[in-house]
Amino acid sequence: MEMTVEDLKKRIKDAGLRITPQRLAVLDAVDRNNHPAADRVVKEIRKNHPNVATGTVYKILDTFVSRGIIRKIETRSGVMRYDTILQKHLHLTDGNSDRIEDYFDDELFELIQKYLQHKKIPGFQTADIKIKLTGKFTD
Amino acid sequence: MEMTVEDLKKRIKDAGLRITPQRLAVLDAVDRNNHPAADRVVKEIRKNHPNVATGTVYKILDTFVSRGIIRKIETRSGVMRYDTILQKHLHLTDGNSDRIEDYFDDELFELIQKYLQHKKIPGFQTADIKIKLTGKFTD
DNA sequence: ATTATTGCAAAGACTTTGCAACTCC
DNA sequence: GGAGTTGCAAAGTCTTTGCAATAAT
Repeated sequence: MEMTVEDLKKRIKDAGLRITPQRLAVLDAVDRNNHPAADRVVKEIRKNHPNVATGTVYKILDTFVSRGIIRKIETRSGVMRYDTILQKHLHLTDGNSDRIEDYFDDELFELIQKYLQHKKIPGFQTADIKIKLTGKFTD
Repeated sequence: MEMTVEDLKKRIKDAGLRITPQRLAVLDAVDRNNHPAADRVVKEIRKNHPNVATGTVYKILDTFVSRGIIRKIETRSGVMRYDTILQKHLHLTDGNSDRIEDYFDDELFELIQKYLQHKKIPGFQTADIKIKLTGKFTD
């Protein structure tokens, strides 16, 4: 996180996309904020680019998701949240708030992966494991 | 699954709710259909109860979720799907369709539970583990 | 120059709300 | 009888769309 402008540009260019101020701003906003909703991204961006259209932000977020630069997070309310993709990680959520935190634990993913390799699921080929823990933040 | 009318009634009554034809129909529809969206539930119900209001179905689904009779499933599109709660299970989803299947595997949940008991997550107290596998259905 | 991207404003999909009328216990 | 539920229709929230104007390579 805290990517430099160069990092941001590289990430966008590597995905085969044109670099625009709007795209840089969106990627930066998703990176700097903790799992923001589209709404939040719009607000952040407007601080420096007052006339960015809402529709544009949605389009950019969609583009980024389909190119694999960022990830969509499904929520209980149905409002989408976004996440820059770094490494495999799981999400911690609190039923009483909309807080989402990342938790990194390669060992856990490996454990599950190994288990699934052993005990195959009939009629299904696993591509990705998504884990969400719900509970309480104690801090 | 395939609950009898008596089962349905019991489930609703045990949750401290009044038994109404609408509630019976909603619970039955969620039970009989494979992870239906609200929309689907409405259509199913209207076959026998033509004048059930959409709003009523949403209210009932909400009530059931908050009483723990059914569970809300978050999806990529943001459209909520519903599930009668039986035992711990995980969901299999295919990125190319909106199909959702249950997969039961107590061993897997125990494995993860044990792992998390061992390696506690700082600042977080886990209450529930949600696992979703994305991939391809091969049947 | 060419093609992708943006801004805008309107429409769309899904869900929630308020309240009078009605039902279940 | 009285609190809990329903139907209805309107409003709300979040997201998508179409297209002319604009900007990136």
